[in-house]
Amino acid sequence: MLTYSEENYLKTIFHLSLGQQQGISTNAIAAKIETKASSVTDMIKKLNEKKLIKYQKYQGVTLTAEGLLAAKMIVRKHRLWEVFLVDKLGFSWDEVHDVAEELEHIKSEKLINKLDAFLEYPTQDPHGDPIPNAKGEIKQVDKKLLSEVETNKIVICVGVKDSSSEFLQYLDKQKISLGSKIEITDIEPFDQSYTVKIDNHNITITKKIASNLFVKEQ
Amino acid sequence: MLTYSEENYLKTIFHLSLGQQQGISTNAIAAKIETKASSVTDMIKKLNEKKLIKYQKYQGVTLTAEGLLAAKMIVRKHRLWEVFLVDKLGFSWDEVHDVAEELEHIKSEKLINKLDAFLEYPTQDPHGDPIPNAKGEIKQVDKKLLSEVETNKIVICVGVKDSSSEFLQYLDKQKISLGSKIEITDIEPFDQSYTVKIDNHNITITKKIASNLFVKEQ
DNA sequence: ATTAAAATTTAGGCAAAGCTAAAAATATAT
DNA sequence: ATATATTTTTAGCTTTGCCTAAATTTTAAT
Ligand SMILES: [Mn+2]
Ligand SMILES: [Mn+2]
Ligand SMILES: [Mn+2]
Ligand SMILES: [Mn+2]
Repeated sequence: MLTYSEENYLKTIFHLSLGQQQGISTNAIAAKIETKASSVTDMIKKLNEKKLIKYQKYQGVTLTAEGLLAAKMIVRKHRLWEVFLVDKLGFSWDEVHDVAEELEHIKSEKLINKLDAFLEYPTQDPHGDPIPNAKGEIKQVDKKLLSEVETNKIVICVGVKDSSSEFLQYLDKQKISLGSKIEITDIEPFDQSYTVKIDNHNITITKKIASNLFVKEQ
Repeated sequence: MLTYSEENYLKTIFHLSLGQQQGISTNAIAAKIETKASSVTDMIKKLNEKKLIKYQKYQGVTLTAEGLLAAKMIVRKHRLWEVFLVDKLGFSWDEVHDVAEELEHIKSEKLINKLDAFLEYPTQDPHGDPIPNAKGEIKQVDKKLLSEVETNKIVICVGVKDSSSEFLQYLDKQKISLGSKIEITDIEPFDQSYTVKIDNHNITITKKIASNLFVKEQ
């Protein structure tokens, strides 16, 4: 049985491992989890002992098959709870993360599978992130950043890279949501600002915004 | 902010205090929480320090107003989650307690109030226990034990005193549920066994069963 | 009123998970 | 290649919540 803290470490290593070849560094984990490197070393030893990660002193860590599955199950729970909070309880997408951080640690496979059914097996969470199924399989949809899309091409917003409430609230204010139709009409060479058409209104956004919106081509 | 453990102690003291004048003893708490008396003494000191309970060495403890409200909020969460599990996720009434023991510690007032609304403000949990409202008010319905009812009086089952899964599964087997119409047709003097009519079938139950069913007179 | 039993508290310790400060290993720059 | 900087680990300490064993207080029995 994993502790609350062990689960958070596994989840963090999982997130840091996405699109990453090498092992994850002690400092990277410490930064993400907002703790000290020495605390990370302690926990790393414990997870290694439990064969959830592979660890060689000074070489960083990688998840074992068992650790990977455990991490995916936590992510699955986190994202399913986020869907529940938004779809059933009427939370907005910028309010759900912190509560889901707690709910993801509730230990009941039956609960999470019944919740999954109740929500009708969603494949994405409110931020467009994929929800692993009960076996841990993740259906990857191909998406790219808006900043990588050429001008005058109509794309659909399907996710956010940064899901901080600050960014999400900015998107609300600009009436950008998952499903919005987006077209870059112009990029200003001087400051790299983007003029974009969102559904039916035109606005200007910075490159930073464009680099945090996932879109798919139709 | 209360810890998981502090919350469990407050809840336990609350349950033990129902229909009780004196302070709650260290041993009573230890038994309920399945821990050692010395551990209880430790925690009691901490809760006393935080002014959640009143404590005099060797004299037992009582909840302060603040402690009482905190305890009621935990009970509220526990019971609302039980309703959710049964009504929305399709759990049976004997499966929900352990999961609710975890869910009751999720810290979000917004969550619990939205859940309350989603469930349409239930006043009883799946075991017939009252659910405190957001202010901590508990609507007491008057009920008595089946063992205290006279023969040939038709009553309605409204709750269970013992809500262990063993007892609940026994009730399922006997087709006794909340809302069942019950009439004691006879009590055997020799072994105090009860012949009862449940809705439309007649069965025999022991006095122990009759002493664990709450009923209301119509 | 003593004495025995039961309940409660104290003393001392342990494991988990964190911390700071110092030592050791690795990476980088000259 | 060597010196410096950065990263990582180790050592030792803290808090929380639990434990056992011993001491103390209260209660019950003679
Ligand atoms: Mn989240
Ligand atoms: Mn999310
Ligand atoms: Mn319960
Ligand atoms: Mn209940």
